[in-house]
Amino acid sequence: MAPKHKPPDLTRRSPRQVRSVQTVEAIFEAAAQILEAEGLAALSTNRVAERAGTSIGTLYQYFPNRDAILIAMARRELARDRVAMERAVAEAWDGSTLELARATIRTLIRLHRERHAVRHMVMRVHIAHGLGEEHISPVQEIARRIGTQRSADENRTSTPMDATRLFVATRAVIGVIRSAALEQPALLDEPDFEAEVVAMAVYILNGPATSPARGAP
Amino acid sequence: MAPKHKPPDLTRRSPRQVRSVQTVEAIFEAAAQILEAEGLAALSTNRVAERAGTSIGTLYQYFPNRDAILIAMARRELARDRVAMERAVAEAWDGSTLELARATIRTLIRLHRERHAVRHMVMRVHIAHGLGEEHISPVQEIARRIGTQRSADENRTSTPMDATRLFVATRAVIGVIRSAALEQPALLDEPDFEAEVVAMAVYILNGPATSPARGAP
Amino acid sequence: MAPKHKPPDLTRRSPRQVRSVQTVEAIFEAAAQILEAEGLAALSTNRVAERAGTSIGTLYQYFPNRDAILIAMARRELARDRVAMERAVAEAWDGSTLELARATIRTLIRLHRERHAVRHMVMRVHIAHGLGEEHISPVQEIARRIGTQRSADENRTSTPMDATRLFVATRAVIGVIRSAALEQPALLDEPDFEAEVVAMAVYILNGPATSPARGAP
Amino acid sequence: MAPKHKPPDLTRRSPRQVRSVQTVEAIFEAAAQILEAEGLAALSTNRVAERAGTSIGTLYQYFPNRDAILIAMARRELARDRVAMERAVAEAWDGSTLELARATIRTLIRLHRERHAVRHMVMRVHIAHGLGEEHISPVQEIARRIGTQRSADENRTSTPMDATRLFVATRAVIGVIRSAALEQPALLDEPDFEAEVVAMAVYILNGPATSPARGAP
DNA sequence: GATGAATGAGTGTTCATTCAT
DNA sequence: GATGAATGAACACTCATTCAT
Repeated sequence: MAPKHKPPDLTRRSPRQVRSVQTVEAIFEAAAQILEAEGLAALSTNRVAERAGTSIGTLYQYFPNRDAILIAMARRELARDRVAMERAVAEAWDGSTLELARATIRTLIRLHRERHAVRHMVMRVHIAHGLGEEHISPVQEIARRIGTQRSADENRTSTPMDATRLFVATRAVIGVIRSAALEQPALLDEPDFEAEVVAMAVYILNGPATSPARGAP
Repeated sequence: MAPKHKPPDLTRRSPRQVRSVQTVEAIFEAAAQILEAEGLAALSTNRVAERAGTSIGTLYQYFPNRDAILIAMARRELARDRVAMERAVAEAWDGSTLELARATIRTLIRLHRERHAVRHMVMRVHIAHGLGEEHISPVQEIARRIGTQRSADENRTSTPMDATRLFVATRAVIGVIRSAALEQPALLDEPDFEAEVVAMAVYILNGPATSPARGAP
Repeated sequence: MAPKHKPPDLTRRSPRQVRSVQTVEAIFEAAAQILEAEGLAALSTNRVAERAGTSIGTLYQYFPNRDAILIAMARRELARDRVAMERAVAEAWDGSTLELARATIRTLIRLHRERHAVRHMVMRVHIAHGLGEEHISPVQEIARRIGTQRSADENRTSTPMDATRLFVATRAVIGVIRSAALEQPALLDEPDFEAEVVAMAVYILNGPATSPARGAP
Repeated sequence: MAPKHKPPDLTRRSPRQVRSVQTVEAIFEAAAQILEAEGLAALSTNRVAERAGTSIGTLYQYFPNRDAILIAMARRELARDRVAMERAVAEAWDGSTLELARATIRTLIRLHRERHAVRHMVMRVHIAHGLGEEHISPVQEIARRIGTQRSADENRTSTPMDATRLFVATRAVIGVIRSAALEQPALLDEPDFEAEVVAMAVYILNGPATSPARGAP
C-alpha cells in the first residue's frame, strides 16, 4: 500500500482543453467501474486505460503513476463532500442545534449511499499516502462549529467543547455511517438509523442535559 | 481485494512437531513486522519466508497462499480478543451497567493499543475474504447482553434494545477506538477518552434518562 | 496434461505492426528450437522469450499462457498441411485412384519429414486441450472423398465405404508415417516405404479385388 | 520430457520382503489413479506417496526419482503384454495364418481396452527416456514369425517378408488400435473393427493374392 | 499529443529431492 | 526402515512504466 517509488508530482498536465477534461473524466469513470466490480487489486493502469478508451501512454500523460489516479479521485470526492456539507450547514444554520446536526448527518449519510465501496477504497489509498489530514476536516470543522461557536452564540449551558469530545463525536458518527454502508447498506435508508445517529451526535456534543427525546422526527 | 478463486482450504499441514510450531510462529511474527514497517502491499510470501528464516517451500507447507497467513493471524487475534472480552465481562458482570461498559471498553482500548496497524490490515484482508461475520460478534454479543439481558434482569426502565440501536452503539464505539488507534494513538492512553466513549456507549444503550454525569470516574 | 482451468482466449493482441509480426515469428521459431533440442518439459515461457530475443512481458502480450504458443503453432502447421493436401488432391484428382492415393500419401510423408519431433509435441498439446477435432479432418476428409465420392463417380464395383473402414484406413496410414518419422526417419525417403503404404491404403479403401500388384511404381 | 538430471539407476532396492512388495504395489496403483484422473502433469511424487499411504521418504527408497516410477510401470505393463501375446501366439500357432493374426490382434485390442490412458502416458515417458527399443519388440517379433517363419514352413507363395513391410504392418496395426483407444474406445468392442484390422494385417503380411474375403468371421 | 509495443523486476506458487529425527 | 519437515531452484504470469513511432 505504501508507495514503492518516489512520489514526485501527483499531477502532470492540468487539462485545459476540452478533450483533456473528457479524457480525465473517462479515466476516473473507468477506474471507479473497475474498483466497484472487481476491487482494488484488479485496478491496473492498463485496464483503466483500456476501459477509458485511451492508450496507456495518454493515461500517463495525465497521471504520473497508478496511485495518482486514486488520489485525484479521493480529492475530487472530498471536494464534493465539502461543498455538500457546507451547503447543508449553511441552510440549517439558523435552526436549532438538533436541526443542524440532522442536516449535517443526513448529508453525510447521503454521501455514503452511492458507490460507497469505491469511496472506501479510494480513501484508503489516499490515507495510505499520508494524506489523511485532507480527510477529516469537513466533518470535524462542522462539528467544531456546531459544538463551540453555536453554544457561544446562543449562550447555552452546554459543556464547553474540548478536543477529545470533538474527536469522539466525529469519529463515532463517521464510524457508524461507514460501517452501515459497508455492512448493512439498507440501514442508510431507514429514518430510525438517522435518528439514532443524530441523537448520539447531539448528546455527545451538547452533553446529557440537552439531549433530545428518543425517536423525535 | 476480493478473492478471485474459491478459497479451497485455509490450512495445510497442522503442525505437530515442536519445530513446526516454531516455524509457524516465526512466519506470523515476520508477517507482522513487514506489515508494520511497510504495509500490506510489501507483504510478499518470499519476504515473509526470508524474514522468518525459513524457506518459501516451508511456508507453503503451512499456508496454501498468501492471504491464508493473514487470515490465520486475524483469527488468532480475534480469538485473543474474545478471551479478553469474555474475561472482562465476567469480572464486571455483577457491577453496574456503567462499570460493565467501562470494563468492556477499557479492554477494547487496550486491545487496540499494540500493533493496531497490523491488526487493521490483517482484519481488512479477513473481511475482504467474506469472513466478516467471524468479526463483530464478540463486541456485538456483549453489547446485546448489556443492553437486553441486563435491563430485563434488573427491570430497569430503559428503552428496549432494537437492532438499529445495537448496531449504532457497537459501531460507534469500535469506530472511535479504531480511529483513535489510527490517527491519534496517544488518545488511547487518556482517561478522558475512555470516559467519553463509555458515556457515549451507556447513553446509546440505555437512553438519555439513565446516562451518567459527564466526567464521572 | 488436461487443462485445469477453462481456456478463455487463445489469442491476445493480434499483431498489426510489422514489428509485432516479427516478434511472434521469433517466438514460434524459439519454441520450435527448444522443443527440438530439449523436449516439451524444457519449454518454459522464460526460455522461449529469452531465445526469441524478446522480454517475457512481450511474449505474454501475444499469448495468454504457455500452451497458447503451442496451440498456435499446431494450428499453423495444420493449416499448412491442409493447403498442401488440398493441392495434392486437386492435382491428382483426374488420375486413377492409385495415383490419387499416392499423391496424398506422398504429401503426407513429405509433411512429416521436417521437424517431425516438434510437430509431434505441438500436436500432442493441441489434442490434450480437446482440440483434436481440428486435427484429423484433412486426411480423413480426403480419404472419404477417395473412398466414397470417387467410387460413385466411376461406378466401380468396390465395397462401399463405412465409418469403421474409413477409421482404420486413415489411422493406419497416419500411424505408420508417424512411427516412421519417430523411429526410423530414413524410411520416409525410401520409395519402397511409400509403395507399401500406398498399397495398404488402396487395399483397405477399395477392397481386395482392386488392390494393385505389389511394388508397382 | 527429457530427463533433467542424470539418470543414475532406475531401481534402488529390489523388494524382497512382503511389506516392500505391498508398498511398491501401492505406489503403482496410486500413480495409475492419479494419471487416470488428472493426467501426467498432476503426478507429483508427494501426491503419489500420500495416495499410496506412505511417506515420500519411503517412496524415495524404492524409486530414485519421479520418472523411475513411470518407467517401472511401463516395464511391468510391457512384460504383461509380452506374456499375453506369447500365450495367444502359442495357442493359435497350429491354425491358419488368418487365425494366428486374429488371435494376435484380438489380444492386442484387449490389452488396450483397460486403462489405455494410463498405458499411453506411462509409455510416453518410457519412450522419452530413450527406452523405446524395449517397446515394439513383442508385436514386431510375432509379426516377423508370422510373416517369415510360417511362410517358409508352409511353403506358401507369398512375397518374402522384408523389413519395410514388417515395419508397415506392425505400425499400422498398433497405430490403428492406439488411435481407437484414444479417440473412439467403443470401436475396440466391435467385431467389425477387429475384422478390418485383421484383414489389413494379413493383406500386408501375405500380399494381395492370399488376402481373405472381407468380413469373413 | 497520442499511441501501443516493449520491458523486466517481481509475484505467488510448485515439487523433486534431502536428511535429521 | 520409515517419517515428514525443510529446501530452493524454477515456473507461469502480471503490471507499472518507458519510449520509438
